[in-house]
Amino acid sequence: MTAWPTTVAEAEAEQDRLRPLVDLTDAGPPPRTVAGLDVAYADGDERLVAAVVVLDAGTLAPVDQAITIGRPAFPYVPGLFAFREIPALLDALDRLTVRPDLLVCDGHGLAHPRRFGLACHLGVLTGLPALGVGKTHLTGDWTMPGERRGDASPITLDGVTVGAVLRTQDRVRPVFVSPGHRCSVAGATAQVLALAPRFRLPETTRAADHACRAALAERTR
DNA sequence: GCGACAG
DNA sequence: ATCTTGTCGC
Repeated sequence: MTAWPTTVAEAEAEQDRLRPLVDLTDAGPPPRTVAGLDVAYADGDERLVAAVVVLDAGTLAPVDQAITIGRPAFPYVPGLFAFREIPALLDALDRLTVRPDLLVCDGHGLAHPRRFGLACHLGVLTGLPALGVGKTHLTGDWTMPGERRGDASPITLDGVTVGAVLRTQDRVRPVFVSPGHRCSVAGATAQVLALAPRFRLPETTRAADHACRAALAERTR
């Protein structure tokens, strides 16, 4: 890989370069293990903790976990968010003792201004199936889905469906799901629903979030 | 020109 | 993302 981008122009060019490598076909067999990834910040923009937690796809029980401490690799710019956290996330992934079958990322995938959000980027760089779950909207047209768990409506860009607004629990705010790599919109949506049997956010992101905060608290004493 | 804008 | 109390509800 070339040097990590320093400017907005370089970062956007890198997204355009990697975008053609995205595969929107569902990976064959259902994932046996699923990884949740998240990052927590300390001291503003000084330090961060990245965590990856791997769960058994069937029982949702944790099977592996890894964290790393680092620094943001890029300023926060909407649309270029991935450049900020990817180096730390890749480092954490390298510390796992197992290869997860699916990466569940915090943020968007295809539902991105250049159709190459964090989930696509991480998926292409690792070669692993990946999807994105955003807590808020980034881009694209959408309408509020029904109020029941499982209700969903499409997110479109230029008339093309790039993701889904999914209600994971009755009467709770929906999440924004989009494919990252080696999965379809429908596949990603089904996966997220299965990973969120009880709360709004998938168990993977909840577990990763907890791991980040725990490591942050541990290191702040 | 005026908003919108993942974490 | 993070800064932050109490409060309502399962």
